[in-house]
Amino acid sequence: MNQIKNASLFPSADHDHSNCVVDALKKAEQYCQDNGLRLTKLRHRVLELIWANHQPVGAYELLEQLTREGRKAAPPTVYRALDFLMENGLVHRISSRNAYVGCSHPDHDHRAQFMICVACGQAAELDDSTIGSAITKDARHLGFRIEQWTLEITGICEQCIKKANS
Amino acid sequence: MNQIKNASLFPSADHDHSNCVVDALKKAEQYCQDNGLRLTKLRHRVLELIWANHQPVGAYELLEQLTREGRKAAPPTVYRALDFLMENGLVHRISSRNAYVGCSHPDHDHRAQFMICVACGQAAELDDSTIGSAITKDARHLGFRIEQWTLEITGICEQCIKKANS
DNA sequence: CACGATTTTGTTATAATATAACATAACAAA
DNA sequence: TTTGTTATGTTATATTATAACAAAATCGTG
Repeated sequence: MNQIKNASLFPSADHDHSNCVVDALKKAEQYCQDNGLRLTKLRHRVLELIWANHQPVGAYELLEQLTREGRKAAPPTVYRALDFLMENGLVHRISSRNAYVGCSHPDHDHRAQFMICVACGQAAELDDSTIGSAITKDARHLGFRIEQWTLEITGICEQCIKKANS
Repeated sequence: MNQIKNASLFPSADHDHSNCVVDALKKAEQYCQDNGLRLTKLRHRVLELIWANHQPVGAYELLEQLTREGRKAAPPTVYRALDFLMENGLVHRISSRNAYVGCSHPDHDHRAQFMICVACGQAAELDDSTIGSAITKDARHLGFRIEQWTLEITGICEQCIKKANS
């Protein structure tokens, strides 16, 4: 596993999560500014809500939070924000769970690889170039033109294994 | 890409598909017999319908077909059959499309890797051990205990690229 | 075969996830 | 400020999946 992004790999329960949030939002703002994208209040808030933790969050859960905050929101409100965020690499969809998780390196042209813990629900984003190049090679072999991919690995993370054994 | 299962790699439009079906059903019957599993009429028929082609099929599409055949069927009818088939490795779920596709080597303890053509809708199942071992290695590195994974690569297959260029 | 236990299927209802379609509002550029 | 464009509001509905309980089929055993 080369090039791993340690920041997003199963952060410990006691890590300073406000850092993650601030960081992600700052990067997103910068990225949008640089690319002439409109990170509106709504989109900004949705991104912030997604970054509330490292667990992929469902669209309707986001909707509920927006509503609780007094905003007029309906499913399209959320889905449109999610679409924007996904199109611009700020968020990933975890399709095995119908849920969405923040991406910490939007400008990096990567394809997603996730390990998802079924115990604590946290998702860690990998960036293993071995996997990437194996896939690319296979595709070339088959004459297949890749548009995108998702790799979702589910199981139990180290912390949860330890917790279970103690 | 070692160990590739050529049988299931984007079969050409003119391949003798009845072979695929007969083969898959025979294997499934054998597998169930050997393992004391009940491949009931319903399950058998659902599996057959899934094998009607190499495109992942949705649950409600299956339901519609069962209904058209005069069977009393409701969503649970289909989902239960699908659950059985998936539990026993006879079918894979393509979660990026909420659809289901037949597996041609149920007895082989593999993890799914698919290339899915957005043009023709066909799904090809790979078995690239490089990918598998890279994932396993990453997991070991992180102390992550893998339960299962899915890799879904979408793009355009060779035949569809050719078709588009002609 | 007859019995009870187990598994499978039928049935009704509803939950959870996502999009269509059109109206209004906010914004950007000239 | 007008005009075109993009974003959001709003209502309705489509799509995918499960819960809960009843009836039927199947299986092993006496």
